[in-house]
Order: sequence, then C-alpha cells, then structure tokens
Amino acid sequence: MTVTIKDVAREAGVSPSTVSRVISGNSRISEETKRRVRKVMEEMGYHPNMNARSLVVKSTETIGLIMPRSAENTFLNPFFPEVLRGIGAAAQERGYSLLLSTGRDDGEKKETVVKMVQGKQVDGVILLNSRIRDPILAYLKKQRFPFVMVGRPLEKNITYVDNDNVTSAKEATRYLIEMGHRSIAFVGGNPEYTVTHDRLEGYKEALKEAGLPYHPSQVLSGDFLEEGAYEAVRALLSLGQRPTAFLVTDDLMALGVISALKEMGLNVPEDVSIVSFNNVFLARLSSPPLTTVDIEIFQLGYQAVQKLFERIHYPEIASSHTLIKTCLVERQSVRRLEK
Amino acid sequence: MTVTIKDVAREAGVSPSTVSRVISGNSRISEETKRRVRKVMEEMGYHPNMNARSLVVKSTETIGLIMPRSAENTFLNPFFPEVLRGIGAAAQERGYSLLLSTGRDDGEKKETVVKMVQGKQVDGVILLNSRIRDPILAYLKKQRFPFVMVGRPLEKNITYVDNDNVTSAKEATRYLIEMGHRSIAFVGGNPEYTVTHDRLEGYKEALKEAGLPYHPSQVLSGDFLEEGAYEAVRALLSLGQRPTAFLVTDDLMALGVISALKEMGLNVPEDVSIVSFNNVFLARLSSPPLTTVDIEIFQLGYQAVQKLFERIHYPEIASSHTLIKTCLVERQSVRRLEK
DNA sequence: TTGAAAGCGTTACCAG
DNA sequence: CTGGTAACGCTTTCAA
Repeated sequence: MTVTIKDVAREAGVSPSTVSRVISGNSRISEETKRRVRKVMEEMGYHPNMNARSLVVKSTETIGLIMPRSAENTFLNPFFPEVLRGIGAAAQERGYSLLLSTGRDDGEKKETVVKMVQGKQVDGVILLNSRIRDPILAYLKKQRFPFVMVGRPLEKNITYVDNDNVTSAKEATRYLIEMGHRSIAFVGGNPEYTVTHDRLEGYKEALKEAGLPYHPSQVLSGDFLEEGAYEAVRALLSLGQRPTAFLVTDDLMALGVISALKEMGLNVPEDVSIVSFNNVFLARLSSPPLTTVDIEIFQLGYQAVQKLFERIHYPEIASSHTLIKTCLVERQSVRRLEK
Repeated sequence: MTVTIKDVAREAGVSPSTVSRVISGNSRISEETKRRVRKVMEEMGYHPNMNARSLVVKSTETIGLIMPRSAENTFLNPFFPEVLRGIGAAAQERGYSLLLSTGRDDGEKKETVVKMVQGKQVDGVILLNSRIRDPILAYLKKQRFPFVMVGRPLEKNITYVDNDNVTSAKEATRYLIEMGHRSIAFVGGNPEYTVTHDRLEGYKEALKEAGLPYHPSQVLSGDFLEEGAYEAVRALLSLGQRPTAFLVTDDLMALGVISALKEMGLNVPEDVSIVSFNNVFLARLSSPPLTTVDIEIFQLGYQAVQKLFERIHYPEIASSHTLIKTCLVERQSVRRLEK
C-alpha cells in the first residue's frame, strides 16, 4: 500500500541505509546514486513516515500549543489568531508543525498536555495563557520540559515573551492626561492574568507622576465581555468623580464599554474618551476607530518560538525573557479636553 | 531516562505484552495483575510513546487542520477561533489531537499537507477554506485520504459541512424588504469562496421574489477589510439608485462598511440599514450591535469532525454533506422604513 | 490468562 | 562510499 524506504531501496538497487542517507542529505554519497535514489523516490511518491523517524531520532519537529481553556472568552479574542499567525510563521521557517491542545477545563487540558509531553508528540511547548498559579506550568517545570510562556508569569526562572505592560499602560495613561483628562477610569480584564495587574500598575504610576489622585472606585475588572459590563459602567459614571476617559485593557472590551456608554446616551469620543490595548485587526474597523496600544501580537508569537528553540537546543542556559515594544496608535476614540 | 513499557513490565513482574494489554484494557487479564500493573505505571509515571504506538497501529488519533493561508485576512477573522472551538470540542470527546497547517502561500501549504498525510501524522483532515479550485483538495482526492471541508466545494463527491447559504441570504434579504427597504446593496467577500456566490444567489432570489430589480452595480465584492472599502462604498452611494440598506456577507466587513459610512456622515441604522452574516462574538459588542445571521460556527466545526470520523471509519460509504441551520438575530443595525 | 517473538519504518553504528 | 544489523517503544499473533 504505502511505499517505504525499503521499497525505494529495492527499486533503486541500493540498501535502505543508503536511501536514508540521501534523505538526510548530509552524508557522503556519490552524486550518481543520489540522483538515482531521488528519482526513484519521486516516481514512487515516497515520503518518510514521521512516526518511525521520530521514534528513533527522539524528536518530532512539532511544538505544542497550550491554549486558553476553550470555554473562556479569551479564546474568542482576535488576539488569538494573530499570535497563532506569528507562531505559525516562525514554526514554518524551521519546518516545525503545530499541535494544539483541546480541552475545556483545567483537567482536560492537563491531560492533553501530558499526552503531548510524555507521549513524545512535541519537542517543546508554548503556553498561551499566563494564568496565575497555572497547574500546567508547574507540571512543565517539574518535568523540566522545554517551554515558553506568552505573557509574564509570577514565578521566577521561567522563559517568557511579553510586552512591558506597566510602561505601556503608563504611557497610555500619560497620553490621556496630556489630552487634558483628569479623571480617568481603568477597566481591566480577568484578574487571574498578570497583564491585568501590570497595566493597572502602570496606570497608577502615571496618575501619581501627574499628581492625580488614585481612586480604587475608578477601577473595574472582570470579564467585561459578558453582560455585566453595562451595569458596571453605569455605576462608575454615577460616581461623584465622573471620569472623562477610560483606559481599557482590551480592544474587545473597549467595544463593550462603548456600547454600554451608547446605551446611556454617551458618545465616544465626544462625551467620553477611550484608549485600549492590543490593536487587534478590528480596532480600526470599529466606530469610532480605536486609539489603542499596539502590542505587536504577531511578534509576541514569533519570538516565543525563537525562545522555545533556544530552550530546546540549549536546555542548560538560564531562563530569560524578551520584551516586545509597544506603540500607541492614535485613531478617533480620544478627544482633547479644552481647559 | 524515560520509562517504557519494558520498565513497567520488569517492575511489575510481567511481560511487556501483558502491560500492553492492560493499557488497551479490553483484553482478558486477571483483575489481580491489572491492578498491580496499573499501580506500577502510576508509580513510575509511565505514559505510552505515541510514535511507537502509531507506528504499529497505523493510526495517530490526530486530525489535521488546513487553515486559510495565514497571509490572508480570513485568518484573522474571529470566525476562525470559533470553528476551532467546535472542532476542538469534538476532537477532545474522542481523544483526538489537532495538528495545524502553517504555511503562508499555496506552495508551503501543500508541503505541510503532504507531510501530514504521507508522513502519517494524521488520520484525516479538515479543510477550513473552501477556495474554488483548491489544489489541496485535488491532492487529497487523488490520495483518497479521508477529509471533509467546511464550506461547500464546487466539485462533486466531496463530504462537507456548510450552512444553506442561499436560503439564509434569501431570508435575510427578505427581512430587509419586509422592513420597507426597496434598494438593497450586496457587499460580498472574496469571490474565490463559494459562500460569496451562494449568498449573492440568495440575495438575487429574494429580490426577484419581491419583484425588485437586480442591479449589478449594487453588488460589491472583494477584500473589504482593506483600505478600498471607503471608496467602494462611496461610489455605491453616489449612484442614482442609492441603497437604503446593505447586505454584508461578514460581520467584520460590516464594521468596515459602517466605518466608511460614518466618514461620509451617514449613520447606521438611521441613514442606512445593515444585515450581516456570521454573528461572531463581537457582533453584539459593536456600535450599533449588528443584526446578523447566526450560522452556528461552533456547530460547523463540531459537525465537520463527526463527518470526518465517518469517513475515517467507513471509507466506503458515499460522500455526503450536512447543512447547519441559520437564524437571523435582530439587533440594532436595521431601521424600519416608513411608507 | 500470560509470554515470546516478530514486525511497524526509520536511523545509526560498525564493517568493509 | 555503501551494506548489514541493531535499536527505537509499542502491538499483535502464536503458543503455552
């Protein structure tokens, strides 16, 4: 049925070892036989069985991707296809494949990861969600299996790729302040992610720097893609300190906020200004187009793969991280406040 | 280093075959030894090597996913994470893994597919893009390899999962007509996809049914997520037959249209109404929330996997397709036109 | 109910 | 430069 290395060998009148050698290329084989074997492979439509190969070389040339639990909204964020694009590009360049974790809850996820790792299906793993106290992370560490995280982990000695979230949030807030805003609310996502903390930190720093007071009542956090958004936003606006601007940690959440504001008869940017994060594809498509912090999602993914290869090939070197630069892109969701 | 079936066997005082049997479970093994072996496996942290297993059983329990070329915008559409969620759920239920195609152009894609298929990395394949005359499709057919498409192919005898796009477009158009619109424009996506054709067809049928004229000048198609959108929309509106409503084949594109309209000083739904397709996550987050046709993307993915298993396990049965129902969800992008 | 041995398709080592 | 052989870790007859 399927043509193996032996078939090719027989047909070409050489030994299987020889065929194997011309496949890997590097060995010293006469040009003559090389050509002949190649021709036979072509004619017979031969392609090596990756399982057999992996079994002996102990490397699968595939990397495992651990995604957010698919039950979560995170999974639906357009952030995700974009990292995937970066990861895919880098993997492709090295001839690596991508194996995805399925699994909706932590239990299922753990199972698929174990299967990947111990089942020898992957050479390394990329963790796509930086949950605090992630059991998967603990497992990978204990196994001393090569992995890198996208997003900053709380633990030490872990290789990761991230943006400098506190600085970028600080700059974004500073921008709002320069635009004349004095009362700025912070809308963060799931507090289980470090990115939420970091951006809040940057926000606070900018406030402090400008001599503006920090009001805990002006920070909202949680899953803002769900229903609750409207009430939360309204509660916030009915406060004495009514904010004139919002710093929102995610473009999608910004859409939710804009929508909630609109229901209250408030327009962006006329009545309220918004700066968000991520600059996903739809940020420029929305109404109004969002002023948002570009975090180079593609690079996040691309660099994660680079770092992973580092860990795979030089397991002895110390863990490290790379920070991807960010950049505020001005569109139309912020209004300059006159004095 | 890594613990194999032999280690477990030795430790448990049985033969490797026995261990193999307790793993597969089904064979007749005394409860006594079963328990003992299980215990040893647990203690030693044994997990089967999938490569070795695949090599002999000739099945990898993983399905290959062929994605749109990652250079395309399609790739960034939130449609994608949602199908993936459906596919992942179904795969997980059966203990299957997912292997992703990387590859930015057709050449690279073909290569990764060949590696998956001939390299025996997957048991079957799901094609995520229904391009017309897809070379991958031709290859898969020739190889007689189990695969299913998400989206209707032009070719015959191919198993696929899709919505009834002509009917759903017809109903959506009819809805607009019932809302009092008489001049409706059609904005379609990439004409290389059958879905674009089908929806255009449904649009025409509804027009005809209502005795409204079909004006080719009122149909736009192409990659509307890119810059060109603004000019195209403006050109359309400067026509004699100025449309009061748009039927847009994708939510993301609808955002683009809304944005273009706004630049021209036109509001949705006050000045122009819009019905789009897909009901992706952000449809209800946008301003205004989109009236859109829900196509059950999750089901599309989920059912694709079901069908794939059918093909894998019963290769002899004829190709077939399943149609997922659609449903118009009314939100706020359509205004009723008074007589 | 269990064990021995062959074999899955490769690669790699050792001879020649 | 090339061939023979063992080994990778597992499943699956065939015997016992």
